[in-house]
Amino acid sequence: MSVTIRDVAKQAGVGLATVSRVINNSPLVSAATREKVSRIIAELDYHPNPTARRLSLGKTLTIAVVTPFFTRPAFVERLRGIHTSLIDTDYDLVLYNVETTERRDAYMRSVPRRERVDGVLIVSLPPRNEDLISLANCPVPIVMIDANHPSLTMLHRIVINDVTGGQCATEHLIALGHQRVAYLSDTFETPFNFTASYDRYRGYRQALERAGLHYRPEYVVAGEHSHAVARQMALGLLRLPEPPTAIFAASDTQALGVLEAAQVLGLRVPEQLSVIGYDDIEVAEYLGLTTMRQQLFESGRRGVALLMEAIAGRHADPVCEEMPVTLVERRTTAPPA
Amino acid sequence: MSVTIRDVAKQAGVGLATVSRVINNSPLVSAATREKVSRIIAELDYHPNPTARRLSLGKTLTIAVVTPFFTRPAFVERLRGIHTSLIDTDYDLVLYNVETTERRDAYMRSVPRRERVDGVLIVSLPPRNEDLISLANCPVPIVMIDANHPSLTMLHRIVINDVTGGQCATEHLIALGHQRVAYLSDTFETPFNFTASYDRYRGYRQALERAGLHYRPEYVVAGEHSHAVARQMALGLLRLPEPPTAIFAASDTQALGVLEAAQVLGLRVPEQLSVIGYDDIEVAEYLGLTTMRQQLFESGRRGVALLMEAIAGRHADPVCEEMPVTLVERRTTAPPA
DNA sequence: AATGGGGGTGGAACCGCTTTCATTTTGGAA
DNA sequence: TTCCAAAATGAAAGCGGTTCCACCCCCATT
Repeated sequence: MSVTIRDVAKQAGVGLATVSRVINNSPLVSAATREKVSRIIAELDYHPNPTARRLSLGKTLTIAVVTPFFTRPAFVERLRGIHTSLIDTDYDLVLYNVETTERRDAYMRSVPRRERVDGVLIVSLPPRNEDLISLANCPVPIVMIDANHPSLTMLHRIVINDVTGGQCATEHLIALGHQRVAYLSDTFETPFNFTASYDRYRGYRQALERAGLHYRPEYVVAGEHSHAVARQMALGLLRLPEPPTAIFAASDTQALGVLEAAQVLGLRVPEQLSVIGYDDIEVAEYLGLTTMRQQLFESGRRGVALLMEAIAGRHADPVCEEMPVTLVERRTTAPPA
Repeated sequence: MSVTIRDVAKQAGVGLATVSRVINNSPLVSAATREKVSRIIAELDYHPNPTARRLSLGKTLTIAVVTPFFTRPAFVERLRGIHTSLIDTDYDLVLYNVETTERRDAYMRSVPRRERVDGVLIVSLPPRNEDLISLANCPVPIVMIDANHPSLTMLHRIVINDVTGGQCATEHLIALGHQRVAYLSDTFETPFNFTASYDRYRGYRQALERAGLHYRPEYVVAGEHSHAVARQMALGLLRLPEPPTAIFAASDTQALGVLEAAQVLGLRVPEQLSVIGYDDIEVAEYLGLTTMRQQLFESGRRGVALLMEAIAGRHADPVCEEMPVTLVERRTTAPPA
């Protein structure tokens, strides 16, 4: 059908091995031969068949990315980082979207197989404990990105320190002079075992403690991840006998709900209420929302770098890299009235 | 290294061919043999090597998706549709992100090759004219999703009729009683030759014409795709001696800019100004923005379906399928004061 | 009882590449 | 000029599947 290495060899009057050497830049070819073969390759518009190459090499030259797409910018940014790092390599990027726990479990078992891929990136998806052992013993290297979990120490991972992030956000508010700081997030228990909200909560607690501020249980609310629910929860907080003067929302989406609540109650932001979010999504800039920014793109890049190292056989022991989180100050936080 | 078909054959005391037949559900195996082989397969935890399979079959069992991710929800939705349709097939989804014209041109040449993939989905990316001919003559089936271009008639494609969409949006405003309707969009000329904005503009013109409304050039503005620029342009429109009573923004992002401009000028929406967007992105619902919704997820599904048909050899001639666009009425449009 | 046909089966070729290994060629030293 | 090590080369053996084809066996037909 299409032109093969045999055609090139015949046409150039050399053996298969020589053509293969030319393709793979082996030094064991004389300049003259190389030149001749290269010419024929160009003439015939020959492209080596990657499938045959993979089979012969015993490698798949393929990296799998397992992640819940969601409809969040964070996913795209991480994926961009991953893709960009893979451009200049031989590796293909094959994608596995997870939207149910069933699919997650199916992929956790079927994707990381020697015959399928050379490496796996699992993004924003903590595995079940049942899968942990098999993942840790898996012959193909695995790197987890953004899946911090106490029991993940046997896996390579790029973590985002949400505890520190939550602490930073809270400290920013405290530094502005706020004494009554509330925390609003999505539920701590989710089907996918996301720990971000809980970690940020822990950071919040730590910041309070360090500042010597009293922890008030009534200042911590959690509910479904949507601006509508966030608004209701924020209304609840702001109608307390002694309402908070600042609210730390565990995501920008929820911060939007808080802003909406403030508007409903006629509270001016930031004069009467400070609001800080988390993620730095696109509209955050538009709305002037102060927030915590993660290095999403960079986390993808680092993940690929680590995975490549693992594939190359470096790292006998699991490596854990931490990505920094930075405060982006905009117009929704200010000292209390 | 890992267990192969040969191991299974030996263990089961049958020939390779028989094991292969069992794997591929060939009817040419007796029930007894099938049962025995299946048991051994399970026992040895055998998984056929996809690479070897591909080489032998002469298929890559791989679909390429070439698309600019951007950081837009629209991308993720289309991709979700594509991925979902591929789950129950043998096909892998490999991803090619395009962020520069150089990459686009490189991918247009290197990706659609027999030895690489069985089919290609090109999403939201009109090819250059130079590439058109080679794409049309390409031995591997190609389906364009959301890349409407007059000269694309020789390629399979799923189109979103932006002319109709633009017309609908405009007609909605006219039906409400607006006589002075403006159109605000991103620039018609882009490095990637996107035609959406221009098509929507044409729809806008058509709607005006049908309603017998006078076209005013000063009511049409275009600039970079961002809410900030959109706000400036909207301010310009609203400060005209005879300002429009309704603005059709070519994207929700830009509609946000319009809303901001209205706020700056103290105009109440929708009482004093109607605004309609396009895309129905996530915040649109949050802000109650009236907008045009595309069937993004479904466009991905249809693209895969069409591609599979093309791979199967149906469709001697290029097929063009049109996806509907629907009006989502929310709280930013109303009859003029 | 001989014949024909069809279902079941296994051997072997093949997919297109890489790589080992044996062989030939080359270049420089003796 | 001879000789040897090093460089260059090609044949062939995989990689792990699929499938063609020849073969065997069994049963129904004549």
